[in-house]
Amino acid sequence: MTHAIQVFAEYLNSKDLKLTKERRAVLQEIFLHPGHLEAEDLAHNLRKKRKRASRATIYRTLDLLVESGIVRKVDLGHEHSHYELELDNPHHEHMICLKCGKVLEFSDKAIERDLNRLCKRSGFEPSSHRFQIFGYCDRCRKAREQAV
Amino acid sequence: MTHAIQVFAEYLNSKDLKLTKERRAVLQEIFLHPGHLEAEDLAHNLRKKRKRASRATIYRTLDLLVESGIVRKVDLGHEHSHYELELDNPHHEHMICLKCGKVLEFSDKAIERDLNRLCKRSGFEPSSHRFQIFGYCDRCRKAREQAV
DNA sequence: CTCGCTATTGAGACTGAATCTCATTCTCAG
DNA sequence: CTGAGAATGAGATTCAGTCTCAATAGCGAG
Repeated sequence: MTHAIQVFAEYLNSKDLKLTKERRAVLQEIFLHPGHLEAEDLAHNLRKKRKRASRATIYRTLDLLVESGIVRKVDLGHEHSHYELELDNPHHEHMICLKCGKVLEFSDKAIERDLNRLCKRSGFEPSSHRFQIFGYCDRCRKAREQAV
Repeated sequence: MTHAIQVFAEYLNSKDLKLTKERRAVLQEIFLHPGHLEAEDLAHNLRKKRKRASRATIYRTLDLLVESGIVRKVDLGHEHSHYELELDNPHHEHMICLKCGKVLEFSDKAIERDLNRLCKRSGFEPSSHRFQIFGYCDRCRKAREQAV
């Protein structure tokens, strides 16, 4: 957390931007709820603590956090974006449970190798990728099997 | 095309729905522009031919086409959905050029195997997945390299 | 401390994709 | 031909996200 604030402060400074109380509050809130959170939740949580920040500010701050490499924007197949910490959290893919919404993270060297091989074959220069698997987590799968 | 209309008619029939001229026009238009099209383009193309269909009808028809397995809804990283033919077009992944928007399709047995192995390991039962690689296609990559 | 410059904020308007409402129109089996 | 249910289109609505702009805050210079 302290590290993140430092990184953020440095990034802002390098752009002649300021670490305001709103920006600090957003970052703090992200650390309090690790996992995959959405902008609207952030707004709601901050409001509960009397640390209001307008939607505009929250989205603007999230953009800054993404630019500074502290937070990653992820697509979990919903209509809106989710955000997860990027610091000390290497790139990975997601398995998303269609029943309970649980998100499992995974990463795999073999897949990365395949990806590079395929790109090379097509002369495509990859710069980012995302991979999502939708299905049923262990718990929900068992519940379904019992129901049958 | 004839095959697709037949499949669609059968699907509609099984649900006590009708193959109207609007629905037929949408399907026809999809065949005229193979590739990855968006709802708004469809509307625009139909309008040019005096075969107007309201947005509501287009979206409703696309849903029906997806349900009947004729069309597939795909995510190419834009804010809106794209659609591609599913008949005679097996599942595949997409490489999307960030410069020109070109979409390359690929599929790979090895990735599918890895996917299943990873799911098994987590007790996750996969039902669908998607994999997108963003980067630069051959042509745009070369243009970039020259520019440097 | 004051001035002045730039960055910041929040309220609310706006956008774009997609969905919904509902009155009107169409379809087709009987 | 008729009526019930399906289909349609115009426009309202939703929802995430962005933009505008007037008011405010922060800060260095004098």
